[in-house]
Amino acid sequence: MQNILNVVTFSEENYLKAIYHLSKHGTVSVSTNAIAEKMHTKASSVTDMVKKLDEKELVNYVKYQGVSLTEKGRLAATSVIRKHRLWEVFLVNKLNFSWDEVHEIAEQLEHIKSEKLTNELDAFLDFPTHDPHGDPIPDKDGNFKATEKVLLSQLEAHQIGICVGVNDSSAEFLKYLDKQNIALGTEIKVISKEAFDESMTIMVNDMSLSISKLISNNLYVKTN
Amino acid sequence: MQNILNVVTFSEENYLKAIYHLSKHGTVSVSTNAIAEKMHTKASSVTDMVKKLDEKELVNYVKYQGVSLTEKGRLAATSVIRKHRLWEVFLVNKLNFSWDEVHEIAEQLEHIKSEKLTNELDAFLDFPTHDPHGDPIPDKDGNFKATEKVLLSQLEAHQIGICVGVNDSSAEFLKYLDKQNIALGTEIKVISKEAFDESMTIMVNDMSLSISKLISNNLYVKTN
DNA sequence: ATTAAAATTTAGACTTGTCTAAAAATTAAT
DNA sequence: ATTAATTTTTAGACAAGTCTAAATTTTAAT
Repeated sequence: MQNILNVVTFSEENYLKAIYHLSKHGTVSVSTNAIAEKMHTKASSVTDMVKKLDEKELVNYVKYQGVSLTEKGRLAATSVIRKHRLWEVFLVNKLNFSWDEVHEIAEQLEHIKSEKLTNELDAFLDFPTHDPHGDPIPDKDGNFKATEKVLLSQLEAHQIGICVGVNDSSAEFLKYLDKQNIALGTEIKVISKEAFDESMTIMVNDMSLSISKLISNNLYVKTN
Repeated sequence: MQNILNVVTFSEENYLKAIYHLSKHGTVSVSTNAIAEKMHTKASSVTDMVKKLDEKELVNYVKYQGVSLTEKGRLAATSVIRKHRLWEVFLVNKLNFSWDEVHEIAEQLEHIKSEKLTNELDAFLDFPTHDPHGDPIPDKDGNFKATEKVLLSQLEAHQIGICVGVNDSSAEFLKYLDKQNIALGTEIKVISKEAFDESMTIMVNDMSLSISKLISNNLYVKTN
């Protein structure tokens, strides 16, 4: 019944989103297991769903060879991501949410179907280019300009970076950053790197701070 | 799995809402057929769902006798209605939607689960008491002050009323009202009533207008 | 007080999305 | 190049929500 109108279900949208993220913009092929792990489901469920998405021409699926998004699927995926990130901006900028509280709610809001709503929201928020975690917001055609960001862990001693995003956007990590006064736009100077455990000492807001590889690997910075 | 956390599904919420509306605030008992008609489903589907709601203690169901909401069910229903109406206000006041465009989208948004979101939205909108169609917005406990509104059809010749709500909020009816320049707050004076077909002539914005019983029966006014 | 009509429930089926366990295909290792 | 390990798919089952058709109960009418 829904298929007649070519409606994409919540579940289908979630699969498309996962495939998009795993295939780094939907180009390369993704394995069944990778999708299952990302979505916390079983590989057999993925196989079932992927067959359905293939029939709807949202993905190209070859048995045992993995899936990739079609153009139609890529657009459906970026539409969901666009909505997710716009709603996150709304929650933080208009409703006093902090960046660690918005993900779960945006997971629900991203499935609301109304093009007009999405576009009016976009305008209401003044056409933001990035969400509260520094991730870029796709336009209506699913395009966005890639930023030249690198992981903090890739900087060498004495280099300076501006925090522009996070890799891990779990509430735990975000709260840790809040505690250390690290936010988007914060300047971070690498003082030294320890070869032994790959930890590094950084300077943030005139405070010296020692961080593990796990931390530096989840923080994106822009150098210039 | 969902039931362990006592989660109410979209479908269950829609049934609770329908029962609430049919039983005029959830007190009186509602028939299976009435629910089926309201929800455009079959009576057998209603029976199935109503059994489930009874097990979850959201309604009291007696075979062949109809259902009524429990306090828990009434609260779940008014919570959904509260969210529906707050989102309608958001769409009209902040995103430039007109009152005939908001219902379908609010039908989706009303199921978003986050108490904080609802309350922050409420504050962001400056604690509105009525939605764009003049319907009252319940507070967190599901209460709202009843307004002393009457149907326009109940006014007599020479009486004056202020439009405070609509009974039918279909896009067609709302667009008709727009065309006649009738909005919430508009003053309407009854010039004459026709006994034959119960049509009436009214004065709106210094314009005389003849309206059928169907129209006057779907417009609420406040007299004072 | 029966009987006819209407409303309601039951029984069985279907779809969507998921799962487990077994089978098949692919990849890696010797 | 076989064998072993891993990945993927198939087969069959289940829960949620819906439907049709048949059975049951209630209500209304004589």
